[in-house]
Amino acid sequence: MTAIGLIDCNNFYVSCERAFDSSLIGVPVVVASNNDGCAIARSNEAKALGVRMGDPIHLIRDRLDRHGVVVRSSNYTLYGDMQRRILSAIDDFASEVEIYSIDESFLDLTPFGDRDLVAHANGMRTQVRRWTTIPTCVGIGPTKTLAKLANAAAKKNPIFDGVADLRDDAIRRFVLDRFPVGDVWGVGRATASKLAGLGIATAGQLRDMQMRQARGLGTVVLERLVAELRGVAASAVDVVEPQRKGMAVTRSFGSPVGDLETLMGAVAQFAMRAGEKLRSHGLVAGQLTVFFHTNQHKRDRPQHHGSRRLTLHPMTDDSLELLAAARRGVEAAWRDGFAYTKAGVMLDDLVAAEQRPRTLFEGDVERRARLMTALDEVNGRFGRFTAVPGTQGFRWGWTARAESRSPAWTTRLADVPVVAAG
DNA sequence: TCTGGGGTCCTAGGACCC
DNA sequence: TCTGGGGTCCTAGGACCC
Repeated sequence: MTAIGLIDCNNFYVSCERAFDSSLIGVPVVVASNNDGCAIARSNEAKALGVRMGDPIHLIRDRLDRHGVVVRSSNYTLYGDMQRRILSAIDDFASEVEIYSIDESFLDLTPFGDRDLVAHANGMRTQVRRWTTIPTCVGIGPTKTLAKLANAAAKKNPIFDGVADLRDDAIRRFVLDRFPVGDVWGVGRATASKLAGLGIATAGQLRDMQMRQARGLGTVVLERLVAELRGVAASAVDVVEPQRKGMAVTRSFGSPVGDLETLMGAVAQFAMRAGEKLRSHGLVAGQLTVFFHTNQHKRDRPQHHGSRRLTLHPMTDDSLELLAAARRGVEAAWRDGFAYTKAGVMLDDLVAAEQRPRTLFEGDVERRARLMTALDEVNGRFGRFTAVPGTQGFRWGWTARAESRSPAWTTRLADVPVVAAG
């Protein structure tokens, strides 16, 4: 019998912050998104105070202050490095690992299926905790959807003590009949409200829905979901990283930008970063989209959404080409007299660099590739944007807010914690 | 006057995820 | 003053082809 596990870190970003700062343990903690905009991770204490996922920090500021909630800016370098450590701790406990997100992985546990999988999962949790201090929960089921659901149950219901195994029919029925349909993986707000119209409120009721009706209501996606709830796999644990289709570098500004020069500086930086990302994945792009827009939350203000899509021919991973295209796009879409609050550069039509179609008049590709390699090396060693092209500009006229970012505890030598000797 | 029956490709937009 | 930054998949509809 197929056994799929899902290991998920509890309050991952908060747990990472706590790993290196014990003053955060036992107190309510919130980690804010880029720009310190929204709450994207909350400790259990913060959840108990009613802080919800995605709450705008500025709207709940009073409540946070009143209860002494500590707010940390997000520190993705730290979280990425912690993920790497967690994955190595998991390694011995699964035959296949599919990294689903920064804090979750699907595991193929089928080869261990004749053992007590709950004990096996607990062994894994102990190893992760010992190596990284990060607490986790594990869900087990015959399909990914059920493993996800088991994980949520393990988190929510103390009866499971951190590990829920839904391979047993009776336990599965018990859990599904009490599980809100809106919390099922793949059921969002829109689908949940349509289901409510049919009187479907629990995962158990969704499982029992007619397949045809499911398809009519929510396309093949919902139909597959119903199958998975019945224990019929629609998706397997997949180790190979899928070929990426697009990538984006976008940011909100700390304060609105109204002049072309400042916006250009920001977009130039995004284009350079996008080039770095492309090269680090060994890809080239065939299309670049640049956009910038005003604050869409302020309906009473003048609104403008500027965007241009440019074809990159030949396909490229050259930051200077991306930069030039992005600048052309901004110039074409620019309109004076607006307060822009967000901009970005997106790349599409991604292809592995070695499969890049060659064109007749490419210029000195080799030389430019060496330049890009040198650029990546300098910036990798001395910090991002140490070396930049003159056209990117030397001063940034924009900043993002990050008022309380933790140090790069594990990835920057100067920030490594020191244990005082005698 | 009559106004088929297939295809493909592309884009925009919706819905969902973490 | 102040509302993240990434991604994926699916469908409908238009343009175009024979």
